[in-house]
Amino acid sequence: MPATISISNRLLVALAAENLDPLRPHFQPVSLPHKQTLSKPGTSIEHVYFVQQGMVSLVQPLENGTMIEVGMIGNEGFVGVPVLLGAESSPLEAMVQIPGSALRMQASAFREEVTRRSTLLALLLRYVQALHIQVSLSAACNGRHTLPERLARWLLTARDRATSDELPLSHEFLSMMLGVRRAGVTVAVGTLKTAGLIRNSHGRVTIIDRQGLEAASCECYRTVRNEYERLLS
Amino acid sequence: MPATISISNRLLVALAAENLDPLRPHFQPVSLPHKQTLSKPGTSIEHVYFVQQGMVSLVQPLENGTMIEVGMIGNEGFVGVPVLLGAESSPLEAMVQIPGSALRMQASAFREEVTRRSTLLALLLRYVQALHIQVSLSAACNGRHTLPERLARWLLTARDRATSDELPLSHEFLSMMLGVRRAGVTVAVGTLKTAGLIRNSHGRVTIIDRQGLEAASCECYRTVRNEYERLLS
DNA sequence: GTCCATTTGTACGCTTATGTACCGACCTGA
DNA sequence: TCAGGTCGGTACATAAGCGTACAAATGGAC
Repeated sequence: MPATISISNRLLVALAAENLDPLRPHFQPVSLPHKQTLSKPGTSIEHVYFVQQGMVSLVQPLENGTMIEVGMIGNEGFVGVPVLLGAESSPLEAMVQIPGSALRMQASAFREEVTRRSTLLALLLRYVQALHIQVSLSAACNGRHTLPERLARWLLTARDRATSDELPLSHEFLSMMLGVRRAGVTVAVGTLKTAGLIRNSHGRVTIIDRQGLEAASCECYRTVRNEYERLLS
Repeated sequence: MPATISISNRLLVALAAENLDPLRPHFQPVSLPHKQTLSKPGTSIEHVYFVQQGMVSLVQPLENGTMIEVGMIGNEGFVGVPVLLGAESSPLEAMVQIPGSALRMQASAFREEVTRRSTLLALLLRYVQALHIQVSLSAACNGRHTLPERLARWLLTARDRATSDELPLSHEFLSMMLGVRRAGVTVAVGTLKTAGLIRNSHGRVTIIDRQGLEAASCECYRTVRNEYERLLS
């Protein structure tokens, strides 16, 4: 481990040195390979992850074997909200969608540090509020908006967390996130492609008109983004 | 105000006297009339409400003038999670669905008490986790389950909070909660009625076969209920 | 008892998305 | 260079839910 780890997680960046430095000894840099599961439904959560690069999806597995995404976490947040809130486990699964890296911390150490430092606690709780709004909007969005709108929203949200216009995603994976058929994604991708907003090849979607994509997306993208800005800046 | 207010909110009941008594002076008993709004999107939240009886819906208003429910709060919880998490406001609206009563507290006093008492904080955070799971499952449910399943889930969840098998609800209101057409609700109610699970007349739905309704509902009802039990008992 | 607003039942054509299936395109590694 | 797996495009019949409209039933106010 280097003497000082470079920090790109925005929660940690927001901390003054006096609040950040005591945490440093607990951090273990880890890479986040594609499709890795960071926490499994119903099992005890061992670590929290402050995402540095890449993107992690919160997904809900369903009894019929399908799954659907309910939230997204990038370098603006951390994986392990249940630990902060006092739960040992959660029915949700955290799965790496876009490969990257994170700073990992033992759940027990995390719990201890947080209860000791109220500034840290306050910051993390504001993040929980932002995530809560994101999940709430997902509920609304899944109920009321069309697939192309939701796809546009998803791509924009992912882009903000991936910090790249090129996203390594197959239609198959997108269909799991959006909770629809793979063939349905192909059609929706087709409409955005025809509109000149994105390009795609095998396992890769590229955003070429961010503005246009925002217009094609439902209001949910903007609402959630504004809420993150409001709460975490 | 009576010398001691009788407490039926389950969060407050779970507190030992030493943690509850300091809160008592802050409580103002209020009634929750049907359709009252407890907090409006985007406006500063003045009070938190520990629900004693009745049920409050968290709804997301959308740009097209419709709305959809993302969460439900009864005597197992409180209205005002954003205050606990450090936000002044939220895009969600809290609206009384089933009339009842609550203990109201100034947001500022609430914030102060909570930061001072870690037992109280820990309890309320576990509730936030349970609510978070409920909202997450709503997102999944809205994306993947059929209307009769979702209606059954909704009725069961409402029943648990109303503590009565007779719910004062019109199809119109149910359609707002479920984010579907009023006529769609009528059809879905019809299928549950034909199956002998519920009865309904003007502005009233009565559950007559709770077990059967649970079988007709999707897994989401059970998942969420189990999570509440796990976290709050 | 009568009136009237609210609530409920039902119908119609239409849109969105489903489930399944098949084939071609692309990419990697031997 | 070729083989084999993954990924993407398309098709077809079907189902779920929509938007709209209209009429019947209900029940509280007078």
